[in-house]
Amino acid sequence: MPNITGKGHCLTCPIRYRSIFSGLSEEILKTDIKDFHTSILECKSNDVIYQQGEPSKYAYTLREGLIKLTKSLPNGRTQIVRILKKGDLFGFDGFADKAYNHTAITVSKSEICRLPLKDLDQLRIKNIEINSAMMARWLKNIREAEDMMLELGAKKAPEKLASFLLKWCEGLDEKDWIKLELSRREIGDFLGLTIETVSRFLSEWKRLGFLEESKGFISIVNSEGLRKKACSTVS
Amino acid sequence: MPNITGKGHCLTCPIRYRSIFSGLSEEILKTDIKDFHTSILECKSNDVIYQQGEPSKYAYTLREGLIKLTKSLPNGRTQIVRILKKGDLFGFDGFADKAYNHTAITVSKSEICRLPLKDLDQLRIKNIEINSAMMARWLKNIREAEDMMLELGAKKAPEKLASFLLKWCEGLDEKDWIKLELSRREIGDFLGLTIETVSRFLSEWKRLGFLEESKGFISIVNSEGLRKKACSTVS
DNA sequence: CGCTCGATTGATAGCGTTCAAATTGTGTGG
DNA sequence: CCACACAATTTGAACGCTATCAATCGAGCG
Repeated sequence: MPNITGKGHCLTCPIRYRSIFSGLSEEILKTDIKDFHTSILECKSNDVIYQQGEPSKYAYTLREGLIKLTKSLPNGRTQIVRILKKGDLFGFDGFADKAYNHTAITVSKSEICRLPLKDLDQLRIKNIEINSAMMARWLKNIREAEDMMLELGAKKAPEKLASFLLKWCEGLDEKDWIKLELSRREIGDFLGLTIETVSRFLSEWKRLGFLEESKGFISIVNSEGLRKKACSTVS
Repeated sequence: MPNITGKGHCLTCPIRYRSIFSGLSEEILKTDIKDFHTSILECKSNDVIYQQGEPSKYAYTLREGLIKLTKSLPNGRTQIVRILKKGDLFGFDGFADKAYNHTAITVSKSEICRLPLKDLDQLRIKNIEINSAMMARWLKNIREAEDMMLELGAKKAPEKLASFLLKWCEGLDEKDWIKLELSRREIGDFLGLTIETVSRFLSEWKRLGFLEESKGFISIVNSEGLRKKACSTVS
C-alpha cells in the first residue's frame, strides 16, 4: 500500500526539470499549479499504484524509484509493457475517458507524485507548453512501444536479452557497474521469456566474459560481443 | 509509387467524420484549414508512403484502403507494428522532431490525405479541439500497442492467431463474411509467427469447422470455439 | 541454524521453425 | 476461354529452440 506523505510542491520538486512541468516558468508554477490537489506517495517495493480496469482519475509522475506497467492473461501469464524511470508520466488513460489499460506496480522503493487528471486537463487546455510536453511524451511512448513490438515479435531469446542489457546500460562506459533492478522473472515478463531462459543466457555470457554480476549490479565487459548477439542497430 | 491526384477538401472529405477534423465546425474548416497544403495520394497495393529513418515532414490520414506500419531487423525479419484502417492518422513522429520510426506500406489499393506537419502543428496550437482529437488518438495508439505487446510476449501461436481473427471480425455476426486483406506472411509478420504456422492453424480450424474461407474472404462459424483458443477476455 | 525465496543447472518434451515438395490460386497473353 | 507462368498457400518431415519439470544451490533473514 502506498503511503500519502504530503502535498508536494512543483517549485521544490526534485525532478521538476525532468517532468512535464520543466518548460514552465516559475510564475506559472506559482499561479496555475498552486491549486493542484497533488499528493506524494511513498511506496515500498511491489506496491500496486493502480490496477487495469480501474477508473482513471489520476496521472502520476515518478520522482524516485522504478515502476513496471503490466498486463496479464486470464491464465496468469504476465507481460511488462513499460518500465518507468525517474521523471516519467503515467496513468493518463483517463484523458481519453478510459479505465487504466494496465496495472502499475513499483519495482523498488519509490516516490510518486499524484495529480488529479481533472486539474491536469484544465492546465493542458489553457497552457500550450504543458500540452506540448505531454504530447512529446506520448509520441515517445508510441515510438518505444513500436520498438518493443519489434523486440517481442521478431527477435529470438538471446537477441532480446542482449538488446535489453545494452539498453539498460546505455550511456555507461564498459566496466561501469549499474544496478539491475529487475529479477529474472521480471526480465522474462518484459521480454516474453521464462526465468530459466533468462538465467541460462546470463550464465553463459558471464562464463564467456561478456558480463559480470555481483550483488544485484551488472557490468558489461564486452559490449561488442553482446552487440553481435543482439541482432539490432542499437549503438 | 503513390500518385498525387489533387489537393483534397475537408468539407467534402468522405471520411471527415472519422478524421481528427470531425469535431470542427464548418466555419473553422472554411477558415483555418483553407490554406493547408494537403494532397491526395492514390496508391496501389504495396506502395511505400514513407520509410523508417526519413525526416518526418507530413502526417497522413487514410481515406480508403489498408496500410501496415512495419519495422525490420538488419537480417530482414519484419514486424508489423500497426494496421491502419479508414480514418486513421499516421506519420506524426515529426511532432516530436523525430524521423519516422517505422515504414508505412499500403496493403491494398488506398487513398491517403497528406498534411504538412507544419500546418497541422499550427492548427494544433490554436485549436484545442484538434489538439484533443489528436491526443485521444495517440492515447488509443498507446493502449493498442500495450495490448499488442501482451499478444506478442505472452501468447502462444494459436492464441495469437485466434484473437487476431476474432478482432478482425469484431462486430460481425457469425456467418457474416469479411475480406481478410492480409496474406499469410502479413498475418505472420503481425503476430510474430511464420507463414507455415499461420497456415497450419487456419487449415486445422477450417477442418474443425470453426472457420470458412473463400476467395480471400473469411467467416467465423464457431466463435465460441475460437474464443477458447484465444486465451483472452476479448468478447 | 534452518527457513524461504530467487537463481542456477540438468534433463526432457513439445512447439514452432525450417527446409522441401506439392498444390492451389492468380494474372497474363494468346 | 484456355494455357501458361508465377506467386501464395498448404502439407510433410525433421530439427532446434525454448518451455517445462525437477533438483540443487545460495543468499538473506528471523
